[in-house]
Amino acid sequence: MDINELLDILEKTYPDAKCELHYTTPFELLIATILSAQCTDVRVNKVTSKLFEKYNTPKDFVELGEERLGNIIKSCGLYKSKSNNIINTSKILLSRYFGQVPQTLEELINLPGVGRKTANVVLSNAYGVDAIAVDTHVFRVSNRIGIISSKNPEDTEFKLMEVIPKKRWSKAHHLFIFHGRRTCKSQNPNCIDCTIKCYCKYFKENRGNFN
DNA sequence: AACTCGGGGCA
DNA sequence: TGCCCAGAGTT
Repeated sequence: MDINELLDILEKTYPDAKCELHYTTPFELLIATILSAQCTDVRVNKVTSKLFEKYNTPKDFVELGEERLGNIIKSCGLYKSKSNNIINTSKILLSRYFGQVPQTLEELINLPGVGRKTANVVLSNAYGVDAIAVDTHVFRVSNRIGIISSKNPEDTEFKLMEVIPKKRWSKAHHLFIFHGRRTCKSQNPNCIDCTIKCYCKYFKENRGNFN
């Protein structure tokens, strides 16, 4: 399979594929990405557009405090633990990083509430680092196409970096997410209208079910 | 690798 | 009600 050909087709299919989280600084992207876990980006944007009107820095968030932050973001799921993590992360950014968001994967994933996925989103979108963030969509789409056969998101990340040219890592992440949300859905994927089905192992194996 | 956590929205 | 959503942390 030619991965570049596949990505070319996805770029034509989803010309607007990009990060849809609302932010203007690395710190804001970090907060928005932490909030986006198990929560739709539409709902996250609703919360952050209000939140970032008044609060933009780690200092602002520490002063805001866990309790009030929890109230503000309660319209987005998981607010208790997320609020706690966001305040603790803000404190660490203040005490260890002069209020800045670090630019290495290792430093980022040591922040509370930040895993590989969130760290890679921040690195690739805010700092222009070549990285692939593996979320549920990227994981599912990669498995269905047949690029990977692992159950481990970290293995998936390394395999994708091996197969996809470095310059396209970040773009591939967004293309797979758009494809996963709009077409290659976890339930009832729309294989008939899929523009890359000729490359897809899942489609080949289930071809009989689509006629 | 396999849980658990967590809340709003929609069927 | 039951299931899903641009995961992380713990066991």
